[in-house]
Amino acid sequence: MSTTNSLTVDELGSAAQRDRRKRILDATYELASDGGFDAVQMRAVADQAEVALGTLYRYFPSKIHLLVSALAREFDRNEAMIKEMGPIPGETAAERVIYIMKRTTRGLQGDPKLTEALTRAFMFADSSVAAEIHTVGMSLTTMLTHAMHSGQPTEHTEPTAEDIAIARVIGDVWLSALMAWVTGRSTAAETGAHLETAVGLLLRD
Amino acid sequence: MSTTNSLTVDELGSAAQRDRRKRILDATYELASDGGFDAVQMRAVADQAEVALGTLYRYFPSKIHLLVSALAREFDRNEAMIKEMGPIPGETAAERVIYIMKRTTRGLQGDPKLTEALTRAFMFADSSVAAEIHTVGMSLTTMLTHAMHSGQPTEHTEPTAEDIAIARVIGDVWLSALMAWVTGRSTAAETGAHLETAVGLLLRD
DNA sequence: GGTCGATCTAGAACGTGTTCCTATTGTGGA
DNA sequence: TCCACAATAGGAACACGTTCTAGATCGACC
Repeated sequence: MSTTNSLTVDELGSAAQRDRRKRILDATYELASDGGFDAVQMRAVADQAEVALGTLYRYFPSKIHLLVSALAREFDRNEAMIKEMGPIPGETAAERVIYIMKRTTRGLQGDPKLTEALTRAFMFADSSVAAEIHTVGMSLTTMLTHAMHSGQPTEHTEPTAEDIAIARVIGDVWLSALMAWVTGRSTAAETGAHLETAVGLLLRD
Repeated sequence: MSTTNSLTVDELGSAAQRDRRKRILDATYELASDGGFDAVQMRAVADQAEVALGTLYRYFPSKIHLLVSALAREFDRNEAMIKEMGPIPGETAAERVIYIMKRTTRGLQGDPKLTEALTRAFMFADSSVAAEIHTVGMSLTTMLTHAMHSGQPTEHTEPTAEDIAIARVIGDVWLSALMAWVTGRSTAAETGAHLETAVGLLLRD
């Protein structure tokens, strides 16, 4: 397709190529998890993935693309895990949304360096990363609207426009809160509290 | 004070130093306005401000500090302008807040490159820039709570905890929206609409 | 006016993201 | 099997943020 985007799994013909892609993302993940954004150095990623630097750039046109793609993969996995989990606990939409957000946040906060790297990349991305960003955004919105309706009679209807608007606002707040946490401007507890307040303000049924 | 922060105006003894600081911020502003984040190159800033590179780094310990300081100066000016303006038009708090946000947003969108540079820097900042970031955050929160109460009987009382929580959420949404716009992931119209929706959801009196 | 420490200038040097080039390897079609 | 050609390896080269060094200049105090 486009030459400016990261190569997705489906665009890769051979098994060897899919394996290279996986090795690259694994290396990214590990380096990020170890030392955060700064430790994800393109030469180091290439080395660890046993791939030449040029090849790395063929698969992911920039460090940002690389990290955002890694983030997208994590979100996919998270989404799959939640789907497996069955109905989400909580009486009200607010409770269910908070449950999901806290769960996801806790997961991220358990690996601060990784989170720092991924969030940083996400925030720094420009329009050339739009495709990858869109993947992540959809993932998040889906997760939230799903939580709003989980276990309800409305479970299998399309989310309303208002649902989506609310999900987007929550996503915004979450990102800002994550950002503040990642950059050491607020604590994990503050992040959780702020998020909870925001959800409370938005979902008062 | 601390050696890791930008030098503030008050910390600068001589008029020559205050003038250097001003020249640096002016150069930053102009380069950013012209070519955005990438065009604000430290060597270029130093050149244009007629200051040595080392001096530039003495005044602002990094490109991010520099840009966030420039942003803080813009916010100060914006705040002063709004203070001069008298009561803010609008019947409800939501209307007044939207008025202020749109005004500010329009101002920023009138200079896209500058906005891109400043927003980028803000998003990429880490804890070493906490002081500068805090200045900006306070500025924004003050502006919003002021708008909520402007022209009301409550005008001169302290904002409530809920006011501040709401202001923070709006700030978050605004930042995310700005970010999306800056990075070409959404249009100016979408930004405005999204912001309006969020304020509507948060301030339904 | 003279001295001393802080500040400033000029520019070299270094690290890391990114680009580019050449030789080598793998692969699908004749 | 062999050939054309795309993909990869290996590594040099470049750009820009940042650091460092050596000398010039400024300003406060004797």
